Amino acid sequence: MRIARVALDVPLDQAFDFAVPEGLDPPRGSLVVVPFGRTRKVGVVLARPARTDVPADKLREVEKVFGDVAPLAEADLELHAFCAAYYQRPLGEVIHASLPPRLRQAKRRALKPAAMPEAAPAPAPPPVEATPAQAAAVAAVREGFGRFHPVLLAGVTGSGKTEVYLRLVAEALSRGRQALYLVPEIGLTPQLEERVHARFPGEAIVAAHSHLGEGERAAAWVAAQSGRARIVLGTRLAALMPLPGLGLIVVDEEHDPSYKQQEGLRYSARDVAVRRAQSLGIPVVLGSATPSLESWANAKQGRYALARLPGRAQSGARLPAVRMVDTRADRPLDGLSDALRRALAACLARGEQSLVFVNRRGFSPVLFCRSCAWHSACPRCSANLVLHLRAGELRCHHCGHRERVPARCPGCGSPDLAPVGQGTQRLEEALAAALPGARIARVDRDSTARKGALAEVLGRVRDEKVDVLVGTQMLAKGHDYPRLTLVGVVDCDGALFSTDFRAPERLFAQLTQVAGRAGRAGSPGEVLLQTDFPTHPLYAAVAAHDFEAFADAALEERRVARFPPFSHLALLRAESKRAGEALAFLRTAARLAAPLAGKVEVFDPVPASLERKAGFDRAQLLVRAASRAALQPFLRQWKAALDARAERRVRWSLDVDPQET
DNA sequence: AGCACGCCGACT
DNA sequence: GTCGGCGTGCTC
Repeated sequence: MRIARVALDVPLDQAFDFAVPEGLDPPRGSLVVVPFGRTRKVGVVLARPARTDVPADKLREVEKVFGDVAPLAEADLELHAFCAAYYQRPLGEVIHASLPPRLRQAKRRALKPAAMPEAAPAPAPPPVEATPAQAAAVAAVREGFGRFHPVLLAGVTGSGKTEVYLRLVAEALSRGRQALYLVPEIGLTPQLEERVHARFPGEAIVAAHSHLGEGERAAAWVAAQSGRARIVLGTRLAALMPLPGLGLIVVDEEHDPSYKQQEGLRYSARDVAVRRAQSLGIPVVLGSATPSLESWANAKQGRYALARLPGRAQSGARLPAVRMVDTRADRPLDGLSDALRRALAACLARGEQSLVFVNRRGFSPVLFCRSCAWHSACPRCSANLVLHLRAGELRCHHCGHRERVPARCPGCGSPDLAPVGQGTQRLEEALAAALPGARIARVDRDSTARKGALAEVLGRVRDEKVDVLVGTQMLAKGHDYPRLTLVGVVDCDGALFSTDFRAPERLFAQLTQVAGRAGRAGSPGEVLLQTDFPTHPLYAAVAAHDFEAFADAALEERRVARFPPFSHLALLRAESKRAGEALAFLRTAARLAAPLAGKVEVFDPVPASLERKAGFDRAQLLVRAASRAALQPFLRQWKAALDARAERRVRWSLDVDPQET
């Protein structure tokens, strides 16, 4: 009997056996179509066992073997198996997640055979001489080619990390290997893509991210798998792409939370990249101005090599002067303190650009009734609806619920409704009033919903058609604004006293990133942080551009509290449509955990920070262990025990190494 | 997860 | 009388 054991994307921890008809002979790794239930599914052949325990009347036949895709390589299957075991997900789901959407479809057109690339000319010479620090960083990685060699590249904003990466990519290519270059978000890649193309003319470079069309995405995957693509530039999903000749991995902005997938297979692309480098025996470079405390601790303990870029690459370019505006004394009006208004006006008068950064969406304007204290709450979430004046709507930022702005209070009928809180729209209006004649551009989720809108605004900034840029998170990341000299941060304090132990780390990273936008091209930059706590040590460290002081203090706190990287966490998340059911499930889960726990600590179940979302009641249960070696076997047994309960009303999932607790 | 089957409430 | 709610069982 000819059998194929096939991994399928079903939430079951098992493979399924199929008979292999005459004329087909798919080896391990092959993509096949099999009948499953009343549908057909794409699966991957894991083995060709000699016999099967499946009774003959249940055994069905492999329908098709895809001839236009080569079988997955052993190294890639090994990576998938690792991810499945580590993140406690079925292997079939991991393999499925690693495939581009088009290749997951049972019924699809054959892929177009790709043209072979022409011989690439030599890389363009680097446009500038490397600084001594850059040269040293390159050398520190280069000596590790040919073995597992993790390097943390800690370089302040503007220190020229990209130049280091590009020189290392050139080194990998010269050794005939592929290079994988990961970036956190797709907003960052157009600029970078141009730069990489300019540096490696004629070289086969593919981008891999979720904004590509299905055809492009499949083509990129095949180019990577066949080895034709020499450089793969992508977001976290690229960490799972097949790369037969991989010789170097770069993880830029390695601290960035978007490397962690927040649903389904909750993997960390950064951690997967390191593990992949380890099993392939190649160097991996983790770069950031504000490394994650995990990576920082690894570097300090000598598990990672540490390379520093302590100063800005352009001679004369200094880090910006950061100062705090004490908002207890200088009360902001419409979000703007007197000091920030004056600095903005002065910047405008000098003909320079400024950026006003709103740190949190949480401070968006909520509609309040001044007569009865009614406020706009989402009917499906434990969150407030946010006023979107231009659309005349109240919207929920968590579930997408929308409704018209009421003319009168739904509670008491009073017409005295007023927005409370600082949104980017209100801030934009306040800026327009404070800076007559200034050209203001707003960047947030609303204004950039349209495809290409962000790039268009950034282009206008670049062409100096904008004086003041106002917006949220997406402005903080790696864009270069050569004429920008002033950055104002409107509300820093929100994250300072959060219940999430990672909040200070994220705040420090965000403020450092946004401060780094100021004064890049030689003109000195200035950063104003509006805060009620001007003497807080976190702000002092931001002002001193002293990541290491911040990190060492934060690590000490983590050590005392036994939080990562001094322990390892997993979170059991549960949600249900019925109130209280998620918590009840977690209490049962905690009981099931008790006999398995051993040295694993099981916390009390608690409601999630957003307790109700899209009509689901949510709760979570944290577990902690001193080591991965202690946590992993516990998680495996715990998950098996939970699976055996066949819970249907409660949706639950394990989040290993959770980002948000 | 899908997708069946199956057994109880309000509608053409 | 049946359309459809979601409880539960299975998928090689």
